[in-house]
Amino acid sequence: MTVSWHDMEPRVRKRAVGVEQKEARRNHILRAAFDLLDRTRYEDISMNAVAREARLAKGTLYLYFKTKEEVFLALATELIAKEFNRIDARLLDQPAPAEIEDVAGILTSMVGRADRKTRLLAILHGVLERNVSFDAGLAFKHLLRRRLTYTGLLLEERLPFLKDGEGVEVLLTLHALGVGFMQMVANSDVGTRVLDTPGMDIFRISPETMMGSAALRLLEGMQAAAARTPNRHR
Amino acid sequence: MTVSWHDMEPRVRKRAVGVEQKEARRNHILRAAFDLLDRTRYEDISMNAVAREARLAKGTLYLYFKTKEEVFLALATELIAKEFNRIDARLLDQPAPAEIEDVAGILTSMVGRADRKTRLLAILHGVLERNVSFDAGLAFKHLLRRRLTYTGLLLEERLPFLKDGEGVEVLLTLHALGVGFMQMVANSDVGTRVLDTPGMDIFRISPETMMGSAALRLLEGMQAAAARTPNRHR
Amino acid sequence: MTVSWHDMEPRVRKRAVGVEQKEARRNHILRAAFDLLDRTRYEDISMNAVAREARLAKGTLYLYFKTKEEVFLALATELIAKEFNRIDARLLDQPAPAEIEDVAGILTSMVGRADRKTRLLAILHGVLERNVSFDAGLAFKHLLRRRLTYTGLLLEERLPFLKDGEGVEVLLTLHALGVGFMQMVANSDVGTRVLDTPGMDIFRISPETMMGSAALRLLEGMQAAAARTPNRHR
Amino acid sequence: MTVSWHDMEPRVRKRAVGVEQKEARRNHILRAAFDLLDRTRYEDISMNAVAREARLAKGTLYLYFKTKEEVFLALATELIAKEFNRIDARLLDQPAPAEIEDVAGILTSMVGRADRKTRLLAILHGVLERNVSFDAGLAFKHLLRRRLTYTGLLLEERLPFLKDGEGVEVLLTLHALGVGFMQMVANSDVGTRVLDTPGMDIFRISPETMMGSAALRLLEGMQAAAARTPNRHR
DNA sequence: AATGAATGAGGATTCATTCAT
DNA sequence: TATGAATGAATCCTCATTCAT
Repeated sequence: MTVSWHDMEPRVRKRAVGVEQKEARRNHILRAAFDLLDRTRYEDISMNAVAREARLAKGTLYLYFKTKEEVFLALATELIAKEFNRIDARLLDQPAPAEIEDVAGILTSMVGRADRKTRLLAILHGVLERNVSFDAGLAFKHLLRRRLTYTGLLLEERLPFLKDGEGVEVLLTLHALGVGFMQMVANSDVGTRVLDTPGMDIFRISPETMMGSAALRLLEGMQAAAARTPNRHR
Repeated sequence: MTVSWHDMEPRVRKRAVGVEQKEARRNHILRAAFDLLDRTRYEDISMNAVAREARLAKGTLYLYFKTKEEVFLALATELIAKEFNRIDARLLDQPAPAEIEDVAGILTSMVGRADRKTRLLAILHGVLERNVSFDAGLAFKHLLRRRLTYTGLLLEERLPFLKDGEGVEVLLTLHALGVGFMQMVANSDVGTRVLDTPGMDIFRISPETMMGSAALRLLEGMQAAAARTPNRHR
Repeated sequence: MTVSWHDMEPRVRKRAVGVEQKEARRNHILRAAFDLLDRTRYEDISMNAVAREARLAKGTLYLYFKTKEEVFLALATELIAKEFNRIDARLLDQPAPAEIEDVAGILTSMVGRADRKTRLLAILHGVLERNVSFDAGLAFKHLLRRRLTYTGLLLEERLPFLKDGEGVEVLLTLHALGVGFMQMVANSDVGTRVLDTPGMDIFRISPETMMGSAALRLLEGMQAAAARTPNRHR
Repeated sequence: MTVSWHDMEPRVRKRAVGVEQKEARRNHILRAAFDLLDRTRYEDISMNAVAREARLAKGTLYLYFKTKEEVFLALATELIAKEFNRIDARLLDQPAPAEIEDVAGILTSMVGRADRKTRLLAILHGVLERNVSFDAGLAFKHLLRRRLTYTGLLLEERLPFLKDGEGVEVLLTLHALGVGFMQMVANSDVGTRVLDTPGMDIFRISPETMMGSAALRLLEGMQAAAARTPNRHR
């Protein structure tokens, strides 16, 4: 019988006293959930597994989160905030007007990676919306709206050919694109074996590449459309 | 104990005898699963529920499908085939350089609807790939590849600015887009109530509209790109 | 809807905390399984029934045992260990050489009882060997081998006419005999009623009596055989 | 996809008219069950499997047997009758005081084989006694009693040292022995792998050999006992 | 007599959540 | 605060038996 390094790890047993330590423990749990998402699909992640990963007792999780879904909603909240911070910073670095390719590159980096982050976003809508309190759901959507609106405006500043509201539209569209590509990536045993079959290359898509080119084309298309019917409000 | 109207309904007791009637019953089951998809999210659909919806006994389902997953794989297969038929027919109706708007409209109709059909496609990759036999998975992907390739070529004929392989790429991209938008549509109680909150209009997206405009812009972008670097093979 | 006395009983709600109490609870479960074996045949014992008998929730059983089979494997392990302890002690009490009748009596008490213990042994081989991990199966057989070998040697010391290895052979043979007799004992309603029919006395065997006489005759036979061809190694 | 020879076989579709043909079909079913017993353990044999093996519809089985258990009870009845016929014939061939070794050999051949026949006998008592009508159970036990009594007397004639009733006792004991040894033979995957582990040779018993020697020793023991306290009734 | 589609009770097992310690 | 034992509803699936054809 082998002993994995997990068994060697000391339990987190210290009590979290004070706001600061409790915040740290909360983040510790989120980090554990995040790491699991790397290796496991959402439906296969049990609270037991999260607890084990976090080296905490199952019950402890429920001291920090009301339900399993709220764990992942909180995780999504954090990730999205960070992501927007990153994108906003990079957009602010750009001149106005900016090169369309540069903006496309920045946006693509947002959801263009086939990683756990995108995996989480992919399941957010739909899966997360159950067993989540109205307040938690509302708070999340509010955050999302605020950030989307702000970044959308930033976008419209850097790409003047965008009409009012098209900044947000671009963001939503690229988000949808990222989520959609994620779903198409094989995760299962059978799926992988099928993709290894000759002729199936068509499905061995690189989400990054396709996202990148699609984002660029989309922006170019909007630019071309704008050239034909310019925004009257500007 | 309350008695729902379900308990009042007479069971389907007629026996499916002969290939034809068995085919019909099989379709009846698929239809039930399809209808449930309208009101329920995939993970929440139990075989029990499908049976109830179909007014059949649980065991009967297993006479027609080996596992729960194969039910939905079969459903997806049917829907996809029909969808491609529809699109192919409409594309064939188009002249050989066709109007970009017309093509965009046709393609949008494919995955642009926020209905159960798209919902199913959205979960196909990932969820369906487990508990499905290798053969069933392979057969499904083969069908998909065949249809994608063919329709992709059709597309390249109608839109000559598309380079080799870009037809399929467009289809995959729009599929991803449709799937992504679907995920963003609220399904749950909480989700709906949140969206009814003031200020949340931003999320009350109409997938159809957004898909339509995104598809058009995407194609226009590709056209513009092609104008700059024409396909050498043509 | 009727309410059985079961529903009246208070659930076991106390928590088993600490190694000692958990060991106790584990034994409590085994005891419940053991008791059920008295009234029910193995295949008819569901985990549900074990849980009810133990006044525990179904899920609790799975905290202590991975599968249904491991419950009964554990039970068998315990019983066999105890049984061998008892026999070994009594054999050690005997002089060497011992009276053949005394040894037969000791051995008969091992598997000669038509009780649940023997019933369990009767199903061990075959039924238990599925859904049991390789390690668990191996561990069990190792235990059995160790005890058999030791007790076999003890036997050869007490009965010097036994040749090398015949001690174990005697044990295996008597085990088989006990198991076989168990099978012949009626358990069911119909079986019992049939045996109550006139003329069926022949089948109203007393396993204890038959085992006792068979064991004695077997040993006597071996003694007689040894008298003809003595063990060269001694 | 490969096609096994089974698929090639023509279905048995002819209607069985008349007593004779119905008897033949009944035997056909029993034969199928018997063959399955060779490859599968009793609990894993479904009526579906029997029907498939017999190339009949499931429902047809129920025209000939009321329950699954009655199928195997009937099978046991046939096999036991044949077995007794064989033994009786061989015993009648023996001179009136016969050699003890010869008789032991004859009896051992009865249940000493690790084949499906013994496998069936091993499960008879206990498994078969449920879901069997009182009449069927009674009929079976009557048959058994009649044959046992007769063969027991035959035995007492050939081995004059046997006291009244000991013939039947010997038969029952050897039956128990055979059944018990059968149980000890590994059937499962895990069981087989465990037995292939070093040191487990002890369990790799050959039922035939052990039965043979045990039967002989038993009879010798009875002879020795008889020499000490002769049967007063003879 | 034969068929095989339909039934539905019943099985083992999982897991989010609760709560006594 | 933290723990993890206990819960029990829910899941997918099997299979002996029935019965319309």
